Amino acid sequence: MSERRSGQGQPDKTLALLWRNHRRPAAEPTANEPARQRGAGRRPSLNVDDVVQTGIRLADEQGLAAASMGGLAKELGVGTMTLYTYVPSKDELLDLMVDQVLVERELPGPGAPRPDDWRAQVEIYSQQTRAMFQQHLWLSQVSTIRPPVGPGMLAGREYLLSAVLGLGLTATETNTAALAITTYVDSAAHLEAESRLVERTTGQTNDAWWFERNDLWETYFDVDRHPAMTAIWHAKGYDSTPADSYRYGLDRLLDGIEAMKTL
Amino acid sequence: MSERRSGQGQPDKTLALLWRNHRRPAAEPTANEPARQRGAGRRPSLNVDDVVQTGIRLADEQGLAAASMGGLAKELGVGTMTLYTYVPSKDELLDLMVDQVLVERELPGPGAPRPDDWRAQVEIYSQQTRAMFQQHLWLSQVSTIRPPVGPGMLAGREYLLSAVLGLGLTATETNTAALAITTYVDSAAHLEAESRLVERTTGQTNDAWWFERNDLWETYFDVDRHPAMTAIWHAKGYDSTPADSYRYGLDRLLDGIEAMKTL
DNA sequence: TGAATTCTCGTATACCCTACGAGAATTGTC
DNA sequence: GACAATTCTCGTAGGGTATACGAGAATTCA
Repeated sequence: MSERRSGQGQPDKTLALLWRNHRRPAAEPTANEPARQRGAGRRPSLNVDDVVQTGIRLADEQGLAAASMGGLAKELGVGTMTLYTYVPSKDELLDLMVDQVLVERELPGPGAPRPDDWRAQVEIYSQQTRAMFQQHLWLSQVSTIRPPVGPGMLAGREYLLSAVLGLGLTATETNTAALAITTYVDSAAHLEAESRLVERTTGQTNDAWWFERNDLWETYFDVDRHPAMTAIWHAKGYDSTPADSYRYGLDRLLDGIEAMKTL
Repeated sequence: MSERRSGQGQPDKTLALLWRNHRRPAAEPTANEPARQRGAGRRPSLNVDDVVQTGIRLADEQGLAAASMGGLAKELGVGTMTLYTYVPSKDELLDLMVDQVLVERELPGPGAPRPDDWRAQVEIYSQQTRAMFQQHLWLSQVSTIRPPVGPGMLAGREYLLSAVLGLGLTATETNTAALAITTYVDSAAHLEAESRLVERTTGQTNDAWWFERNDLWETYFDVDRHPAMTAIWHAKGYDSTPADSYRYGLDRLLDGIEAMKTL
């Protein structure tokens, strides 16, 4: 791990890049596109979107490692250092890639039609988020502890907050509940993607991996030290899938939140 | 990220290493320690525990990157390649480091005294897990999608299962609920550690990071496209800490699980 | 004493990101 | 038409990573 996110130099520049395609009414020209059509200087052969989209495509198809600055440049037919004309660093490029796939996640915006039931609204968030991770498995390799504060991330926060607002809790509790839900959903989607990514890159299913470790039970597992596991095993409690567990946990979390409404 | 866990060559050998200090009654000698005292050949200058403990110490003190094979060898006063006598690869060493800190997490074993209340038992798991991540921030940089199947990991699973068993749900539901709880707790502990790690390595607090991005609100944020965020903001709903949110979410999840008991 | 065994570790390979600075392309001005 | 100003292009170099290979050193037993 290359100690990602060690601090982007100029936040203002990063913000301008993230919001390059979302100008507010009556705003100045953004950083994408030629911008100032006039002016001296060599014409650029690419634009920021080219670099970001190619990065996403390479990472989707061949893994995040393929989206190295060198690999990306080769794919685009330019020298490696040329990319630094469009993007300040690899870290910022990753931010742009992440926010782009967040933008493409289809969540109803304010005013757009949506289910009445707040749980059904949360369900949309859950499904879209998991689908996004499945389509871009490399998301599970990118830290978003300091997320790209771009249009995609804000749209996600906005949607989930608006869903939980329907419950009529206090403002603080609404925010807190929304954070708890994103923690659960995003983390589970993250784990699902990571799991599939490992299966793909190793060429070995999780079942096969566990089978290879059969010796664990025969040689090392001590029944006396693990009575609960043994009990669950004998009661055939180990046949549920990760998806079942995810569903169950999310439903129980929403149950618990909903129960606060009446108090 | 160096595409970790691309598959360890020999699962049997890995298991022997993980369980090197936990022999079952009447088992053969393990892989640690000189083992067969007699026999020809040069005497080893280290043992597996030396390597693992030094790896943990270095990662704790100077970050996971400092626990490279080269850095570790220098710390131990040997050549880099010498380490490969004790550990098959960097990946396996990471497995050993992870399981070691899992072993050191203090959870009551079977038969040991523990609270009567199942929620209090879960609380112990939560606190110990978070403390473990805080003490070994590098855990947040290591994928455990294919966990080290050693004594530490099994002890954790055993404890949480035993706590949930006290609720009297079906075997399948007990297992499912325990998985949901670990997903939530482990993920949140992971995120907490990652957050602190980023603060440490960048030398910048999260508050300072957000402050640097103040332009977001002034220049790019569009109130019309984010009515829910705006409403929460005006109602002063943004003053809760991540710890509050974690607490709230865990309590609601346990509420929801407990409510299944009576149905 | 010599064979067998085991541990030690230098070298070499193939990646990664990016600072630096020289060169190429384009426009506007005189 | 020449030249300055500007902007994009990109080769080189440096410091980092894990580990395959194989020669050499140390130790014990016959």
